[in-house]
Amino acid sequence: MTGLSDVGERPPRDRAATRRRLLDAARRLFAEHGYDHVTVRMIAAAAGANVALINRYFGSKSALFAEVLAGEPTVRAVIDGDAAGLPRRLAEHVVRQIHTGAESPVLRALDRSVGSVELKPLLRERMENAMVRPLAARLTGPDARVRALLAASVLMGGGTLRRLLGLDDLRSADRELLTARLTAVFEACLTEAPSLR
Amino acid sequence: MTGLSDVGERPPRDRAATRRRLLDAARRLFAEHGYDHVTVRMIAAAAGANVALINRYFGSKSALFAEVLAGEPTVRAVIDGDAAGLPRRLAEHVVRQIHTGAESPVLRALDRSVGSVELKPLLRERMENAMVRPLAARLTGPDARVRALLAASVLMGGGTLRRLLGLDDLRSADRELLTARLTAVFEACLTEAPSLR
DNA sequence: AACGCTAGTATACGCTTGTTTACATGTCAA
DNA sequence: TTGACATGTAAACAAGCGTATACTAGCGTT
Repeated sequence: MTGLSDVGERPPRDRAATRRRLLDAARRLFAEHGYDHVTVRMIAAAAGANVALINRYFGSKSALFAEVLAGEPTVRAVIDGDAAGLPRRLAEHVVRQIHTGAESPVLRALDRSVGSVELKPLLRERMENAMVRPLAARLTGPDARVRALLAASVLMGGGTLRRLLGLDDLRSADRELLTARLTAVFEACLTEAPSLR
Repeated sequence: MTGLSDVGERPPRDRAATRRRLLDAARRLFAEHGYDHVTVRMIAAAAGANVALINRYFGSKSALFAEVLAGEPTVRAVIDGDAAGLPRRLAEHVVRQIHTGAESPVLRALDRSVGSVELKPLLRERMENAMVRPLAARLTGPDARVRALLAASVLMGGGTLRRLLGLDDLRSADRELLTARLTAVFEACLTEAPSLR
């Protein structure tokens, strides 16, 4: 057992490459299982590297997680753009994730790692800066932050539930209908003046 | 150090009472920190009981969690009732939780415990039986299950995000307006035929 | 008063965790 | 070729985990 498992030919003794492999393995594993259920030994094995190198190259497990987090794309691209099409874009984003299974690893890691005390400030800051604040910035009218929080809730909640129950049901649903429904949901979240009832 | 911490006078050698204290402590701790971050020693300390009693009375940590789960009230009371008022009732339910802070421990435990492999079937079954299925049963028309899943997502997502970001923003929001907005959200989730756009 | 049963205790077991240490090995300049 | 340094390895570390075991102490029955 040399420690190689996933990886084929690789140039020996390449610091940068090894670091990258560790980072990639960490990203994948954190996304799938969450922070707590991934051990440094799992990461090392998946990267075909030695456990000690994680601490050598990243300092600690949580520092590695932080670097994974920092490297992940945000939903900024979806949020930016004309405010009118925002609900529709958010809906399409969710539907796309459902169908491709390419849900953002950072989101998947997020809701599986909320319990960790050491990670909470990190995750909090990330959610705030990458989702809530930019979303609120695009909204006019009162309660912009509340509405942004609502929309962010929907974005988060889908992940948790989908992973718990499986996404087969949602996948098999009519795609255009689902997008329309989600658009309505996000509109209800974000609209300036909901009709009181 | 006698092991008492939280608990005042208690009748000595009372099996039923000790069991109940352990169950209560477990419910509170699981709800606050999630399954993984609660140790049996924490539970025992909070209950003013000995660690070994957990295994004696419940068999194992996960069996204790299962019993906590089984004892928790579900959202059935909110779901049951006339179908027309369902979105409004769900919205009021969420707003009530925000304002009282009395969010269901089971929900709080849920999204903090999704990562645990041993718990997944348990949680999955719970979500399915206590939320998705009864919700879908109240809906008419096609895609009932998809719509129920959507509503359940919103219910789940709020918890995760709220805990991550704090609920002060939502608390300070106008209560009636928030309810109206959430009603619209749930209507968008549950309505039979969303307008295509 | 002595027994037996049971609630409760103290402690140890085996294992896993993140991290650190001591060492081996490959690479390159001198 | 040799020495220095960077890279990777194996093993050990201390701490924490869930669980099991051997024990003590209280209570009711006889």
